[in-house]
Amino acid sequence: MNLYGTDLNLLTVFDALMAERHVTRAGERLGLSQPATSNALARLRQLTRDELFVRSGGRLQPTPTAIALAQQIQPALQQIAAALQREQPFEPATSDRVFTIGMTDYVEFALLPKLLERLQQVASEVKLQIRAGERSQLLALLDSGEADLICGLFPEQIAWHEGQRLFREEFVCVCRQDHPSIGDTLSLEDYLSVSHLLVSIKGDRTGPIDTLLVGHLLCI
DNA sequence: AGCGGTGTAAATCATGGGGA
DNA sequence: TCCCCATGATTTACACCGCT
Repeated sequence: MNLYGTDLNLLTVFDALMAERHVTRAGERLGLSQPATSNALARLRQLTRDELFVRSGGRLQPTPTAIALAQQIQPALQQIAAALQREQPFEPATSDRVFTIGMTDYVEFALLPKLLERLQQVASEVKLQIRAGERSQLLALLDSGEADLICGLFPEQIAWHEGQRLFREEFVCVCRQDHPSIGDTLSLEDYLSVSHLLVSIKGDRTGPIDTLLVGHLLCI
């Protein structure tokens, strides 16, 4: 395919439409009017020979083709943005940028005090805006551009996100000394042999620990 | 090289149609 | 009825070409 005759700005429109699922708001994000965005969508449809977005439940829903395209286009746009930003390197000591970080409440507790201490040392003018939420909400914040980065437990890799392990965590079991089912040490068998109370944020028994225990739990 | 005419693409404005 | 998307008319920006 010859890219010379292709308007690559359409890719940013596509990216905004994927994030907003709304022509007007996608246009606002890009500084375009709603008709201009609608027109760009029409050209995207012509270019890809696919509807890309169909109206459903009052919102635009991406077609399978659009979802597949997004997985390739979004990392490409991130690479282009990173390449262009090299001209203006980030200087922590002088920057007064406001970073928006999405965190789960646990990560907030575990990470934020150390992060603030470190920022005070190397980037005292940088400000943080913390957005709390559970996993899917944080991913949506990242996709929509409302968060610069998110911190939490994300077991599966998503094609257009870059990830980095910050730390490993261990869980500790505490029980009374005379617990009838457990001796001096706690084996996996001991742990699984007792009844469990499941705390599931979404109420659907999801999450890595919930999944591991789903065959052994006692729901209340 | 600079200027002006022309065509095309994309923008805005105004408005209509569909769905909740 | 209101909101949202699509579309037609018009305007604007830009590339291309020919002329001086």
